[in-house]
Amino acid sequence: MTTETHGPVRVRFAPSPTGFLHVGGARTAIYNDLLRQKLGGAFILRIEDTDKERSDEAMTRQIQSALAWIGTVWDEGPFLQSERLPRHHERAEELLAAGKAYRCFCTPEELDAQRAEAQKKGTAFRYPRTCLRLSQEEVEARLAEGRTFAVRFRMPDDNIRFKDMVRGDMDFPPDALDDFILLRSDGNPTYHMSVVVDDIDMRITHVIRGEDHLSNTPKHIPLFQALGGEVPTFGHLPLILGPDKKRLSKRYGATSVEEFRNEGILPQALYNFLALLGWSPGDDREIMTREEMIQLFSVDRLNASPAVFDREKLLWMSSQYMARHSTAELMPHLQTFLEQAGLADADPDRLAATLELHRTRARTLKEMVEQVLPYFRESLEYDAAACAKFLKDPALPGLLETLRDRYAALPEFTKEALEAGLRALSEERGVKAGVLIHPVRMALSGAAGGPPLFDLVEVMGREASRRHLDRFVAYLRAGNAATGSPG
RNA sequence: GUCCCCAUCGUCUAGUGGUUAGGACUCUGCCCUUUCAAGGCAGCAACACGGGUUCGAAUCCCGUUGGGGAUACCA
Repeated sequence: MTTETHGPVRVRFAPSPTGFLHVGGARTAIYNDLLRQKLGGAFILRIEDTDKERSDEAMTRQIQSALAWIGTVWDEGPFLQSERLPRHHERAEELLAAGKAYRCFCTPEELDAQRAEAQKKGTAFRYPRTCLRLSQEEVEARLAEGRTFAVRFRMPDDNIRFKDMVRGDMDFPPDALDDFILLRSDGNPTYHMSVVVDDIDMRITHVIRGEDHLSNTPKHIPLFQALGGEVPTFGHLPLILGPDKKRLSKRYGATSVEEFRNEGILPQALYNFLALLGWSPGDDREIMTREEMIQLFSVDRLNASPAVFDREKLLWMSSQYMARHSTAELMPHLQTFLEQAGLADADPDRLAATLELHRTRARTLKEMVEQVLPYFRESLEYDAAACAKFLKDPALPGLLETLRDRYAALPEFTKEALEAGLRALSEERGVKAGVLIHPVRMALSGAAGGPPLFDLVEVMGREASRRHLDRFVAYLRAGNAATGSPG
């Protein structure tokens, strides 16, 4: 918005390990990454795993791997928030001793009833500070009875104001906030307590997080102050929406970084795409390397309005990235797809050559491998609809046999020689080159479209080409017989 | 319900009082071409609505509508 930001900064990304890394989270991590790289400082990765029932160690590893895969770089961590619980507890005790927090003996049942009441009256529920008014003696008496208590933060009575990096001036009146809980009655710190203590201890200067935290910020700011910490600069990112303008959900396909990885999206493409979902460099540039984005990045250009996730555009961007990288560069990313397709042991040169032919014809790595698979098959399925026109020409099988024989006899099996051979034959027989070209493509690939024919034949090789032409001629003849075309 | 946020082509966006409202994805057409892609060119398509402020509003203010978020002893 209008926030001047200059480095160095200490930023953090703090996911809770309750599932795969969501693209929304990935985008948050990307903006933190860009800001850190732009201004210097440190990016801290912190895993907020204090909700043990929902947290999973495997997910923690998964999130790290997803972050590393898209290309974000963190300098410190991962720190596990669960390991810092004693520290959070200790700081809460300090607040209690200093009178900045107080014990609350109200039971959840009582509070629920009060909440329901407020709901019925159509007003916002705010903790009525029942226990703040307890005298020292009353507190002692309850403690003596052995009653359990939660610890609540004593919120200040003034408006909470701050300048959000993406939304500008924010102002929350005191009646919108209440004395939230710091320590649960089982003694465990709540999320609010943990984040603020961690952000202070980790000397965080800038917090970029999702909009779902916007209403937490006016709680966190006074807590930072009460704990004697520097209040970081906040920026709240709008959520990523699905085509239905609701929060992006599984309903419309992949939502996690992991899934896009499995679909064969190049990590650089996903990084680029996500970075552009809520930020733009200000000019018309779209395809940018991380380095370029770091150069161009500015929190001032972060958008405040939510963006719809457009799968088509991601696919387009993915294809752009494949077109701009050599097959050799793509190879490491292709590995798992090659294994899945059973091509892990294929001849490397031949594999590279076929992949090269399809690099600009596929939108994902997975598609690229699928397109290349027929080159390694003994026999092919022919696209029957596209074959229909070849079946009608009784001269074609003979022509293809002649071509097959000439190709087999070629001294040099190069695309130049192959093209010369085919064109010579077409001229001799007085047919257009296309009459031969299309059936040959079908014979070798099973498809009506694809790479330039002579590249295709060369890569296919002498032996395989011969075999495929044989099979296709047989297929055509069988087809003619089947349709019972009269002599 | 209450509080908060958001609003330019279908989608991502540029635009910060005066523009023929620009670019990208998608779609359509043409060129290139042995096909499919890629690439090039062209086209379709937007300031949610209503009031102000102003000589002049996509841009500033107020409403309405629509969408989203938050309303926990979850994170």
